[in-house]
Amino acid sequence: MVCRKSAESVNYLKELNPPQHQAVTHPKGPLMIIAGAGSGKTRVLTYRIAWLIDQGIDPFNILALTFTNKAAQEMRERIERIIGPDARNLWMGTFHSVFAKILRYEGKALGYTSNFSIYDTDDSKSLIKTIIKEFSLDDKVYKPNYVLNRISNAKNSLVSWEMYNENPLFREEDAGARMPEIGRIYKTYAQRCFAANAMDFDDLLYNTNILFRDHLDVLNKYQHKFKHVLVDEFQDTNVSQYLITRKLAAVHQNICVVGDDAQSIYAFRGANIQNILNFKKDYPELITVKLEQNYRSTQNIVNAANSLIKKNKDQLEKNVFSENDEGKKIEVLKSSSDNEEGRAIANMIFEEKVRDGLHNSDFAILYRTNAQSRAFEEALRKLNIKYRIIGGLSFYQRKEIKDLLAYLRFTVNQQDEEAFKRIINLPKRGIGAQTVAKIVVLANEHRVSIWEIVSHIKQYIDGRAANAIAAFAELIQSYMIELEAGKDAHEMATHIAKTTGILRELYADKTVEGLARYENIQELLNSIKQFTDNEEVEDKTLPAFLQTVSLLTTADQEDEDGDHDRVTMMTIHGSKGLEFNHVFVVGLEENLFPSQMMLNNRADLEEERRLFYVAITRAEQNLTLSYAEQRYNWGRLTFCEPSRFLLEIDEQFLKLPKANKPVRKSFDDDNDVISSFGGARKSTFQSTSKAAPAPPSAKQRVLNNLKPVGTAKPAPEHKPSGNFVPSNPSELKAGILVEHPKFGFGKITKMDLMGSSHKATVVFDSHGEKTLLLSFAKLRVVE
DNA sequence: AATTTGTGTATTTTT
DNA sequence: TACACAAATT
Repeated sequence: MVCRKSAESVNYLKELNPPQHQAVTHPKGPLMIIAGAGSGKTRVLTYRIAWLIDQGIDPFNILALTFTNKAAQEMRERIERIIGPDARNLWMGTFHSVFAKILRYEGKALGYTSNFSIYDTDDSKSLIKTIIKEFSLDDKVYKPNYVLNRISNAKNSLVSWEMYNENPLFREEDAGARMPEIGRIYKTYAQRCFAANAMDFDDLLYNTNILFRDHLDVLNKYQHKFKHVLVDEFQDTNVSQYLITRKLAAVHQNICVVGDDAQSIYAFRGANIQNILNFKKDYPELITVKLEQNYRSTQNIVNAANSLIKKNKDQLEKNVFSENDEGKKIEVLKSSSDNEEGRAIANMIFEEKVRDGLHNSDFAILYRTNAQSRAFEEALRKLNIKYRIIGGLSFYQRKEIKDLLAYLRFTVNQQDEEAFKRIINLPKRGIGAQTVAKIVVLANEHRVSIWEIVSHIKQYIDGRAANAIAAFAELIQSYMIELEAGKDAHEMATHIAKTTGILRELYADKTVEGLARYENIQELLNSIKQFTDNEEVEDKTLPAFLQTVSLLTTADQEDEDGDHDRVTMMTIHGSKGLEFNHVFVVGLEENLFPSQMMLNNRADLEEERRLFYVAITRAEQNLTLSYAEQRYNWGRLTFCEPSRFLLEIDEQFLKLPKANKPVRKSFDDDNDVISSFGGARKSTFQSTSKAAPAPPSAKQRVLNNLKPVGTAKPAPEHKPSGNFVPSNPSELKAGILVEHPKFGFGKITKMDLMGSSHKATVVFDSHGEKTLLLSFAKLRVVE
C-alpha cells in the first residue's frame, strides 16, 4: 500500500480545531465523536478517512456507514479530492446498501440466490394483506400497517418468527390488542418472503446478523477485511445495525462512531438512543471527543436551539456554542390560515431575493408531514419561484414505474411473488383473479413454485387463460435468455419496456395523465442509461441496477433537470445533515408539530423536540418559525393553537409576530376563512388547550397580536403565466364557455358548492366531463 | 373480465 | 378531502 506524503495532510489538518484534530488523528481503538449540530462532523469524518489512508490503510479495508447514499457519495468525492482515485475502493454507503451487497455475495449460505429481490414497504404490505385474507381474518381488526410494524420491530430486535411464537409475552400483547394471530402471520410472511427469494428492508439487516452468527467463516472474512469501521449518524442506528458493527469491529476494535444524541429522530423505526449511552459499556477503552463549536449558524440561532433542547431530560452533557456573528432574531410568523402561510412565506422569499441578493437555493421550507407541501407549492408557483420537493411519494413509487420495475424484477427473479402479481395481467391479457388463484392453489398442491406452474402451464390447465399464460411465460423466458446473454441493465429495460406493451399502451393514452406516465417511463429509462454509462459503476447488469434502485433514499433524489437553484421543501426528517441560509419551519401548531400521535409519553415528546432542534439548526443566518390559526385537516377546517415548542424557546431570541405583512387576498381563497369569527375562536382555544403550560407572556403576545389580512396591497405583483388565472366563481355559471390550460375548451354544465369551495362540472371537447375544484383549477372564460 | 360506482376510512416521520 | 377497496354493472 502506498504511503502518501504528508504535504497535503499537514494542510488539511491545519484547518481543524483541537477536538476535531484529535478525532481525525485518533490512531486506533474505539472512538466516539459527539458532534453538535454544525460542528463540522462531515469534515471530521472525511478527513479521518483520508488520514487513515495516509497512514497506509488500504481504502479497501475501510467500511464507512452513512445515513443516505448521497452523503456517502459526497463524502467519497471529498476524500477523492484529498487522496485521489483510490477513494473509490472505500466501502461506503448506507447500512442497507452495504449489507445488501454483502448478502448478494454471501446469501447462498442462507439459501438465497444472488438475485434476491428487495421488497419495499408497499410489497411487504401487500403480502401481509394477502396473508390476512388467506387466513380469513378481518383486515379491519388486523390492520396491515400495524401487523407490519409489529413484525418489523421484532426483526429489528432480532426476534425470529420462531422466537416470537414461543414467547408468551408477545402472545399476550397480541391477544391484548385483539390480534392473537400475528405470530402466525409473521411465520407465513417470513416463509413467503423466503420462498419468493426476497428480503424486505429489515431482512437485509436481520439476515446479515444471522449470516454473521451462523457462518463464522464469513464473519471472520469481513472482520479481518474491515480494519476500520466508521458509523455516521450513530444516534439513528437500531439494535440490529449496532450488533452488526460490533461484530465487524470485534477483531480490530477500530470502531469510530459519530453522532449527536440531540439529533436522534428515528426512534419510530427502531433507532435506539441507548446505543450512544451504552456504547461506553461495550467499549471500556473508549475515547470520547466532543465537538461543540458550531460553525454553521449565528449565535442567536445556536442559543435559541440550546434553550429549547435543554428541556429534554435524556441527553448527554454538551455545550454547543457559536463564535459567528450574533445575527438576527428569529422571526415568528403568524398567519390566519394554511394558505395564507404559504403566500406569506412565498412573498418573503420573493422580497428577500431582491433585497439581499439571495438565490432560491438559499431557502428551505421544512415541515412535519409531507402533506403540508401543498400550500407552499401553490404560492411559490404563483410567484414563479422554482422549487423542488424532496420526499413525498417518490418517483419510484409511481404506478407505471413500479410496473416496469416489477417486470425487471421478475425477469431477474421468477420467485418474486409480488412482482408476479403486479405484471401477470399487465397489459390486460385476460388473466383474472380466478386464474391467479388457481395457479397459487396448483403451486401449493404440487409443492412447486409459481413459476414452475406458469412456465409449464399446459401441463396443468387448458383453455384460453392457459394460452395467455403460456404467452406470458414465453415472454419472460425470452427476457431471461437475453439477460443470460449478458445484456446490460439499459438494454434489458428498453427491450422489456418496448416488448411488454407497457410503453405502447401509455403512448396510445393521450390524456394528460397518460402523457405524464409515458414521460415517467422515459425518465426511468434515462436514469438506467445513466447508471450503465457511469464509469464508476462496475456491475452494469440488471440485478445490480435493481439493487441500487430499491435502496435509494429520499434524500438521494436528483434534480430532474440540471437546475439547482430551487427553493427546497421537505420534511424535517429529510433535512438532516443539510444547511440553508434561510430556513422556514412551518406549521408550528399543537397536534401537528408536535404530532398528535407523539403526545402519549415523555420519550415521544422529547423526540419531537429533538426534531424541532434539528429543524432550527439547519439555518445559517435567518430562521422563520411559522404557524397558522386555522388549517384544513382532512377536509375539515380546524382551529390551531401555537406549538408548545414556540413557547419553549427563550423569548430573548425571538421576534414575535410583527404586524405580519398583509398579503394579497386573491379571489381563489374561498376556502380560507379570514373574517373574524368572534367567540368561536376563543372557546376553541380554551377547549383545546389541555396540555399547554400556563401562558407565559410570550404566548400572550403571540395570541393577542391578531391582525386583519387582505386589505393592503400585496408585495410583488405577479402575473401567472399565460392568460389563465385561478377562476373567480362569481363570474362562472352553467352554460359558460371556458378554456383550461391542460384540457382545452369546454362548457360548464353545473356549479356546486362543496363546503365552502366551489366546484364546476365542465364538459371538455377533447377530455369529456371533469369536475374541477375552483380554488385550484385555472379557467379562462371564453368571450 | 373490465369498468364504473359507491362506500369507508385514515390521516407521521423512512430505510 | 382523497384515496383504496368492494360491490355492482356492462
